[in-house]
Amino acid sequence: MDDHQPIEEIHFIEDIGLYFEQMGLPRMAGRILGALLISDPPSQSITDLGVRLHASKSSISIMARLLMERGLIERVASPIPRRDYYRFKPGGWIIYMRQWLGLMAGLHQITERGMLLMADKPEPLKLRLKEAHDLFSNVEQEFPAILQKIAKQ
Amino acid sequence: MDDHQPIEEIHFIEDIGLYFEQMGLPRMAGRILGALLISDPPSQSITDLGVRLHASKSSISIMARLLMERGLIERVASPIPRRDYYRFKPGGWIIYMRQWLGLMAGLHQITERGMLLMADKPEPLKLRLKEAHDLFSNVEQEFPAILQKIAKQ
DNA sequence: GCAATCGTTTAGTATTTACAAAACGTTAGT
DNA sequence: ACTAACGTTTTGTAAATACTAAACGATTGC
Repeated sequence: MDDHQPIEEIHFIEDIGLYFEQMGLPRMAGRILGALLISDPPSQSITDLGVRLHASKSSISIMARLLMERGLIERVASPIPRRDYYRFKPGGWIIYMRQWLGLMAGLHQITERGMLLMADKPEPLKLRLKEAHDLFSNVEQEFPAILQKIAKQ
Repeated sequence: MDDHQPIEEIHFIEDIGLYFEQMGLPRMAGRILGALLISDPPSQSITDLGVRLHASKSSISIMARLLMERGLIERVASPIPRRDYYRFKPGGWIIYMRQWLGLMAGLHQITERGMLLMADKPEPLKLRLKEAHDLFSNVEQEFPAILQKIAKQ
């Protein structure tokens, strides 16, 4: 049962897991990402990750798919046949942030509908929605460029 | 049991609830926020909200506290004594986004620790962490000003 | 002083969720 | 063809979570 992993690496992996939980994502997904950030061959198979994280293949498989959907990892052509290798995806964090901001920007639509509902009401009552609406319009317009810039910096 | 709420308002409220779920937050919290975005007196008591949302006072109470922690709503001096009134907080969305980006920026620290772990490894292996580290440094430095600007626009 | 009305807190429940174990299909090596 | 090694999918389970109902403390009006 001894797999002589440095304690610091275990902590690093677990901390990213905890971070993921705070962001509303499964801890195991965070652990996988953590492992893929410091793994010595950057590409690791499902089985590799299962061993390293003491987790079942099934949960690794499912969480790896989730990470792919979020754009944080990717499959790579496997050196050994019949094995799927995953690695951290360059630019992954940017993709993830873009998705989140896209969600935010989606509120733009909803607040627009809200403003229609309030059309007949006196002006002060409309203020709340107008504030939200204008903000998300700005987010929608400005952030793509900002992320672009941040990514290249 | 007839409380004659326009169907569009019910939809609006529920849609924000669904949005909250996508963002990893309880649906009821989203419903409360939705209600406070279109309520005719902008300020509503726990009981008011419970009636309007057909929800128990306890969950309203708990979720209202959560929304306050996120900076999205606030308590206001109650016109009627012994009643807590809540309303949408001006600038609330900005505060919420700031919190989220703060969480992101926190990864700056973790990746720094990760880089220490990888100190002895060959350069290509360090690339992943360096990318993340640099990105979050940028986020940490740039975003406060950007949010400031977006808010005032 | 007593009943009524708040909001909070606690206790309880039902749903969801994260995970593991097992079954499965596929491919490669023998 | 048979076995072994993958990853995926399905099924089962334990834990977390969102919610309700009930108990509670505080305050007001009668």
